[in-house]
Formats: sequence, structure tokens, C-alpha cells
Amino acid sequence: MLRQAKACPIIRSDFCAAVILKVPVFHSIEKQVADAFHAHIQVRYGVDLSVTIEQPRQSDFGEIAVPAAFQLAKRLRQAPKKIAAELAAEIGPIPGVAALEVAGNGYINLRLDRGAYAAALLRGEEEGMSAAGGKIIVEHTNINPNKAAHIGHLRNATLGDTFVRMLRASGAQVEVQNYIDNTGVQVADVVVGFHFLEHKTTADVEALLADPAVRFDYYCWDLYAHTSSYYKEQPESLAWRSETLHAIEAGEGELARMAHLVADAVVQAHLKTMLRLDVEYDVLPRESEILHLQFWAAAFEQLKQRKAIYLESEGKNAGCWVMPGLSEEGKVIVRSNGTVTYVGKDIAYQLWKFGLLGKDFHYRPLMTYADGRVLWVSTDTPTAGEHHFGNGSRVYNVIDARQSYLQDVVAAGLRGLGYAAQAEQSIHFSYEMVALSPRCCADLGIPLSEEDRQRPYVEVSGRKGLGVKADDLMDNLIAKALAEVDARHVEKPAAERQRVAEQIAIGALRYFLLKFTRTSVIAFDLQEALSFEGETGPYVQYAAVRARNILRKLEERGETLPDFAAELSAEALGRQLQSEDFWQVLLAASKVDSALDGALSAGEPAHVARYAFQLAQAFNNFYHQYPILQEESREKKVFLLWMTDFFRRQLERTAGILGIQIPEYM
RNA sequence: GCGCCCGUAGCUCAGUUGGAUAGAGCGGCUGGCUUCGAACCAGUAGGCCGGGGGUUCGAGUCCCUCCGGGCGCACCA
Repeated sequence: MLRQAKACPIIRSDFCAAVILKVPVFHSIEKQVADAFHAHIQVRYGVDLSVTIEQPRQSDFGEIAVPAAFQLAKRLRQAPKKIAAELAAEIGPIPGVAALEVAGNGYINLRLDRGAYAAALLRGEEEGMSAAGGKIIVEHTNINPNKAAHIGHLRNATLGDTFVRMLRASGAQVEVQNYIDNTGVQVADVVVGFHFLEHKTTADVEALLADPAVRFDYYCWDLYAHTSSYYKEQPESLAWRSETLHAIEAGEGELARMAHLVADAVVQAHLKTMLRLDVEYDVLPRESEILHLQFWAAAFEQLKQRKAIYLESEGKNAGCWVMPGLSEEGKVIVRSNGTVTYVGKDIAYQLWKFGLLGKDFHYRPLMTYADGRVLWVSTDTPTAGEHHFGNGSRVYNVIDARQSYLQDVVAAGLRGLGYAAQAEQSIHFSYEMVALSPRCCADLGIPLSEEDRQRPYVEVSGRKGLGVKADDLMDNLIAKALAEVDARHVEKPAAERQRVAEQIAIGALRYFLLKFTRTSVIAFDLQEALSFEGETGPYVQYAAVRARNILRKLEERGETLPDFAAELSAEALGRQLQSEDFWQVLLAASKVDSALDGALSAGEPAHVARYAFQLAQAFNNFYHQYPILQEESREKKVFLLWMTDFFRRQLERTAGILGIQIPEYM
């Protein structure tokens, strides 16, 4: 098989080659330790060992563990413990390291010089260089514009958007694409519903759109389900679908006009829905332009010329253009009637993303986001001041795991064309689906068949109209958050409370969707999603709000934030950090970049989420145990304030990577 | 039939790419609001990591096999 889902072909060492990461304090000490051991082992034993660094199991073992003795034991035919003792005795001083000891069967545990470490953080040495490699394209969301978005789409968008934020935080140049299939069967089915089932004209649909009482994407949600079930009952009605598809493809007539009207309106609804989650895009490449600008024709030529596909003369695929290699009979790319399959178009689109097609879209601005970012959409006619998109050096397609076979075909297409390097950089950022537990369906009043009731979970299905709409879920979350805010802050202006409730609700939702690893099927549970306690977004937000409260209260009492650098010497920091509690909070808070780095190489936004939670947990503990504003000792108070401020900045940065805002109050 | 994913505490999930005594949240039980607001904190119970083989100094993690569940494998998109 081409794809290795478990192995996550995301990024390892090659990623670091493309993007030079920040060099935070902890990282640089780790590197110095590894280098020191590597050099010493080379001289002492004549072994070129790749020294790995670990985190000790327990925090009281120190901050860095080196298991090199285990790796050497076999080659030297000596006991790990003996080698560890030799290494520990002979390695000599390492900058930033205060002590080192042998533990267990041969671990070498290192303790950092706490005062020096904190002083480096205080001086802001964690700010390092960052430089970009080539452009990275991330494609996500990709919802068929024929109905309202549901929770499955939210998982896609949240994963994609967070991964984009992770890449950008590490210094990468990223372009976000959201592909719009505005000419496909799903749009056609809704048009069939309007035209043939409801006998509506384009003007009727326009009236529907103008009616403020109608949520158009919701209307289409029901209509799509209706049309789908009608096909089942009256299979001959499928002829309506073909007729509509042909009209759309030809781009002429009432049905085509209606299709554009519907698709454009639903795209607007999706953009609005996603904006509630703080998800933004750079460009919307549309299927209609892929069609009109003949992207497929260009790709077809390349595929034929380079013999990536062949015209089958016999067997069940006779008369089709087939791509060999993926299965015994190959994958049909062009049907015997001459029309191209979905994957064929996808290969053309993927070629464009890498700048390999020899064609480009034209673009026009669609809207401007609040932060000034302009969203562009593809068009088939040239415009003034033309922008350019695509031409990436690496492409992540955020698409659920059910489509992994098709993603394999796309990569195989690139490989067949001789673009092995680009095939390697075509990454299917896959994730498992969001399903509904039977209990959840019962809670939501979704009727289930007897068969479905026996299952562990039920797939969301747009066709069946089965699912939780994204906007409904958000409305639900906001209402619940608002009730909590109202209970605590009646004195605040209503509009402000609403804003805070929205931030909390979105924080809860994004965190909920991110805390699962990508390979885990989310069996959606409404109660769990609506929770604001425990491992949730609001928990993380609350910790940051508490930190801010301390600093605000300080000023309310007429004090000002001390000049930390002037008041806290390395000695003072070292003195205060003799407290294990303080040291652990500071250490945890200093590892944002380590956590980000690990999450990027694993391709797991969930790792960032988990780090944020652990950080919040450490702070909540700290907060509870040590009153800061009442502290008598000046040195300790200044130190605690610095810790609070440092924590606040680090947690806000982490939350920002997750797309979670910190409210003014909670 | 073939391919991929999952199986870890009552429930939902982590497990740093093979390391030290397997963790968190929820739920259960016990305790803590006159403090920088408890959307919080502390304590406690709860485990044959689906079963069986193997590789290794060392396995929840890698290999084989079996069991159970899910998802793919169209001239649909």
C-alpha cells in the first residue's frame, strides 16, 4: 500500500529542514547535553552513538534523562549501570546543567541550573530565529455547498485550522485553501429538489434567500434529505439528476443558474459558520473554474504522454483510461463514455497545487476578514491586479480517513507522471469520522432504525439528514455559557456578556474536537461536548483569566508591575526556584515550543491541546496554593508576579495556536 | 476476500515514536469558598493495556496469529 496511516507520513526530520524553528531555552540545553554525550562517547569508547534525550518518568528525578548507557551496553558487552557510572563521572560540566546522577539500572539523570534557566527565560532568550522554507498549502473544510455544515465538518475545519496555526507559529509560510465543489451531484440534488419536487423557479429561490425568517442552508439540509429519499422510492427520478448535472456542466439555462445561486448562498453560510469558530481561508478554488478553464484537459495530456494511464482494450474496463498499479484491474480515470471521474479531476487539482499543471485560475476578492485578510475566490475571467495561489512545496489535504484510497490514487498519479518528490510531499492529513452514539440520537430526538440502535455509533449522513448542525451546536453552547456568565457577572453589560459567552462556547467546542487524536472515532456525546469543567477549553481559559486577574488586581490596588529584569537576579531566581512547586510550573510553562515541535512532528494538534490543559492544571494548582498579592517578602512577591506573567503569556500563546481566545473575565 | 483504523480504570480518552512504579478527565466516595472569584483545589477507590506466541537488557508501544468492533475496496462524488 502507498499510504501509511499509522506511521503518519507527516513530517520528521525533513520538516525541520524546511523550517528553522525557534530555539527555546529548554531545546538548546537538550541539544548541548546530547552533543556533549555524543562527543564524549566518541572519544571514550570510539562509538558514534546517536544520543537520545528523554524526560524522566518522575519529576524528582530531574529534568533530562539520558539512556545512552543502555544503548552502549550491548555493543560494549558491559552492564548499563557500570557504563552509566563511568559516563557520569567523566562527562565533565555541561552549560546549564547543575548536577547529574545515575539512577535505576543505568539512567543518567540531569538537573538543570534553575537560576540560570529562569534568568535566560527572563531575558527572553526563547525568542530565536525563524525562517521560512517553501510555501505549505493546507486544504481543509471542503464542504459540499448544498446544505448546512455539521459536526463532522467542524472536526475537519478545526483540525485543519489548528494545524495551520501550528505551522505558522513555527515560522512556516502557509496558504489555506477551501475547495468548493459547486458543480457536483450534491448541489444538483438540491436543485432537483427545488425544481422538480417543489416546482420552484430561480426567482422563488431568490425570494427564499431574501426571507430573513429562512435559514437557507438549513432549508437545503432538509430538501437534500427529501430528494435523496425520493430517489430511493422513485429510482426513475434519477434522470432528473443527470439532466441537472448536464445543465450545470454546460453552464446554461435555468437549472445551471439555480445551481450557482444555491451553491454561492450555501458557501456564504459556511463561511459565516466557520468565522464563528475563527476559521479563515486564503482562497476558494472552485470546481466550476476547474471545469471551465479545462484543468482536466491539461492533466489528461500529461497523463497520456507520460504513460501514467493507458487505454484498456479488454476486460470489464474496456474502453476506459486506467491507472495501473493500485489494484489488479487498475483504477478507472476516464470512463468509456469519455467523461472523467472524480479522482481524475482531483489529480489535475493536485497538480495545480504544486504548480505542475501549467495553468492557473483567475481570482477575485470575495470578502475581507476583520483582521484585514482578503479571501479570494477562483474565477474564469482575468481580473486586474491578479493574485497568484498554489505552487506549494508541500500539500496537506485534510480529508477524513474514509477517502484514503482516493488520496492514494492521487499520489500515485503524481508518481506516475514522474513527480516522485511531489507525491512524497502530498500528505493526506487523515482523521476518523465523527459519529453519534445511539444515546445521543435519542437525546436529540433523531429517529433510528432497530439495526442502528444496536450499533456502538451511527455515522452522520447528510443524505439521510442525520446529524448535528454546526450552528445549532454553537447556539446551544453559547446559550449554556451565557447562563454561566450571567450567574457570575450580572453587573456587566449584556453585549459584553454575550461576547464572553461566545468565546467560552467556541473555546469549549474547539478543545472538544481537538482533544481526540486523529485516529480516534469521535462518538459524539452532547453532554460531554457541553461540559465546561475538567479537561475542556473553558478550563484552559479560566487559568489564563485567573492569571490576568492577579495582574489586574495589582494595578487596582495602586501598585505597578515590577521591572522583573531589574529586580530578579539569577541568584534570586535560583533561591525562589528551590521550591519544587515553583520550578515545576516554570518548567512546564517554558516548554511551549517543545510541545509545538512534538505535535508538529507527530502531526497531532491533540498534543498541543493536551499540553495546554496540563499547563493550565499546573497553574491552577500554583494559584490555589500560593497567594501572591498578600506575599510579604518583596523578592518572593516579585518572583511570583513574574511567574504569573510568564505563565499568562505562554498559555495565551498556546491557546492562540489552538484558536482559543481568552475572555476578559469568566 | 483484500486494505486501513480501533480495542488501556465503571464511561470517554492519553501514553513523549522501545525505557524507570501505565496516566488524565468524567462518574463514585471524603474534604476545602470571609483570601488573587470554587468553571477551582486536595485526597481516595478503581488495571491480566482484547487473548496467545515471538523479538529485546527492557514491550501498552515492534513482528506473527486469533477474537471483537468500525471504515474503505464503482465507468458515485
